[in-house]
Amino acid sequence: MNSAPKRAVLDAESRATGADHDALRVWLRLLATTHGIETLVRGRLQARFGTTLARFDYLAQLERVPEGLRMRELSERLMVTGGNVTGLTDALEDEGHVVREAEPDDRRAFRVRLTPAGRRAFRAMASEHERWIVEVFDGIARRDVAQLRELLGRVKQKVRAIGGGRT
Amino acid sequence: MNSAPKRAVLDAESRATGADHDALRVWLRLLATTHGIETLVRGRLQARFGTTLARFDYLAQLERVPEGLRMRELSERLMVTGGNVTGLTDALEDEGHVVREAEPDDRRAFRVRLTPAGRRAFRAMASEHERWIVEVFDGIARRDVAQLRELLGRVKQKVRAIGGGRT
DNA sequence: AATATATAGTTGACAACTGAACTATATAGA
DNA sequence: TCTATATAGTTCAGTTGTCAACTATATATT
Repeated sequence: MNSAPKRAVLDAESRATGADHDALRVWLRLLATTHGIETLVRGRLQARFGTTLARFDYLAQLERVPEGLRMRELSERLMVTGGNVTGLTDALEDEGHVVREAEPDDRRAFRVRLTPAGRRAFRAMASEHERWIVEVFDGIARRDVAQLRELLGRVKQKVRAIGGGRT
Repeated sequence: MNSAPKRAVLDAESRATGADHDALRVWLRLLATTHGIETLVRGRLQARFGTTLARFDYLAQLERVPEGLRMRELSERLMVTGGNVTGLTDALEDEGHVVREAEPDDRRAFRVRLTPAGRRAFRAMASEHERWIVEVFDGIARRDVAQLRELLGRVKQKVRAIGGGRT
């Protein structure tokens, strides 16, 4: 009848039991946090601009580099495989947001560049996107944000050292 | 000739320019860090056990709950959509790791439960998995790990408050 | 030059996800 | 009871992503 304590919704992260190791707990929280932000951003990107997170990230990389980037570089920066970049590039090229240009010195390679339309589209999205992210870290003191960044930096370094087994 | 400074590899995160807002920078680092750990774990899970991260996470949720879970609950805990859970459940059921059992009180629902084989398989993976995660946070002081967890907790809360717009 | 090996990108098969539409069953109200 | 609405799962189409095999071009060795 009454009861229904509701909102006792437990997500993946908050369920770690006391027995779990500390490392496991941070990791789960790290995952949950990242996932939450990604979901938020993905939803808004779709709702406001009808686009996807992957494409937004792709354009964001290109926007910083007027000369364009090679597929390989995009793959590294976006932290995805080459095959994936091929697909995204095809899609964005169809949409008229980027172009593949021949690379004179290396006939195997392309230089991908933002079109004016692509740049316009990206800029429109970027400012809103930044506001969303700022909103997420809003209530948190600058010092704490810096601290968070520093701690994450250490973890990232470690991960790189461990599995960064090149290739 | 010589030069080849090498290793000047820049990833998505380290490329945030000074002009970028603090929030954007933490967010990029958060993303890069999570992505790095995921890649590490996914690779090892595949290499050592021929399984995937998604399936491992799924089993991990079930393992904590001997009575089993409803599809809906799995979907919430895994932070994925129902459609996805249907697919994963089909796959894991085929592999003999889980079973769908009828729910007496509600004929729309199932209770998914780990099979003995599923439990065995999971436990074998879990202990290794935990070692990998512990390794990642290894050089970091307990206090700092706790601090990281606390900071992430705040961010997570905020995200939930913002976009947690239910449903 | 001839051969070996590395690198840039593409392809294809497949896993993981989302979102929306759909089926079936529950539940609340008139 | 009849009807409206909510909830549990499934299905389907489409995007993102991986991995391994493959083509083409570069580069290094002998």
